[in-house]
Amino acid sequence: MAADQLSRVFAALADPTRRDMVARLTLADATVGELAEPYDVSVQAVSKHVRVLEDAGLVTRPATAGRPPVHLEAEVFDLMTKWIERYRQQAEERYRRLDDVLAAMPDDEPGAPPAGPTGTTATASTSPQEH
Amino acid sequence: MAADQLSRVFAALADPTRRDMVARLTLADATVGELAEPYDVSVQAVSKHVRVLEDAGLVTRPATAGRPPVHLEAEVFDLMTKWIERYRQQAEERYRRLDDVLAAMPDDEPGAPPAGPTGTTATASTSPQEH
DNA sequence: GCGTATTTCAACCGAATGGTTGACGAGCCG
DNA sequence: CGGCTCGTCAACCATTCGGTTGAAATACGC
Repeated sequence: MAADQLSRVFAALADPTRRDMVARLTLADATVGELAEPYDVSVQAVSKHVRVLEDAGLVTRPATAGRPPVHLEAEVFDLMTKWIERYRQQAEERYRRLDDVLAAMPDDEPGAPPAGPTGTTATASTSPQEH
Repeated sequence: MAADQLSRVFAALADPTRRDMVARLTLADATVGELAEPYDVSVQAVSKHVRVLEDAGLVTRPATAGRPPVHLEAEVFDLMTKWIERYRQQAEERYRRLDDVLAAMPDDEPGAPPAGPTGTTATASTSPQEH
């Protein structure tokens, strides 16, 4: 699990139980025991889930004095939102362009002109480099 | 992998390679071969990745006539965006309320008043029910 | 129709997940 | 101090995941 944080965040939220925990944590901090209550799994399992959320940076444990409560860190959501928005916009932009192309193309081009013959399609920017 | 779509989408994007593929697909449709090019893994592995993206509904394969190109379905992004936004707003709302509480609380409360004695904290709405 | 390129199917492998049970450490209360 | 509750650590188990190789399909050019 040496993945980048974005991967960890997505992975953490890929589990319905974990997603539900996050949902509940938006309402209030909670102890591990409280978090475990609704699910019929062992407390240890929940502890592991919390650990996963923590590794993803979605959650912190102030651990100040008494019962260390689990606390949501909402900022991390922005990581995902940024990624998603970026590519969604790019996709929409592309569809717009594609519409233009289709509009500019009267009607001809018999059967299969899409994607061009070879090596024209993608492969464009060789390094879409994540970040 | 009988998980709900939201889980599948998150899981699909938890892999950097898959995320990169999605990023490239926002630029143009591509064949499996084209998609495979930049990575030094077998084409079969990429085929599997595409399958995962497809199961998540992030991608379709028109498969009409010629080379079946892989096509991005951007609408699915909304699924995630909705989930994220919903809980982010809830979290922000909560912080706002919490600030109010802190503001209303002069200074007293000696050492450890947080989380209340018992069963007061979370457990509130018993069913945060996902969707 | 044949050959070739592209893609998928199938079996297998190592590592990671999500879960279990059992034991141990840390804080409270009486 | 003794006990209780809470949480984590540890070992173990079944399943899934991402990758490999090899073989079969599928679709195109000629």
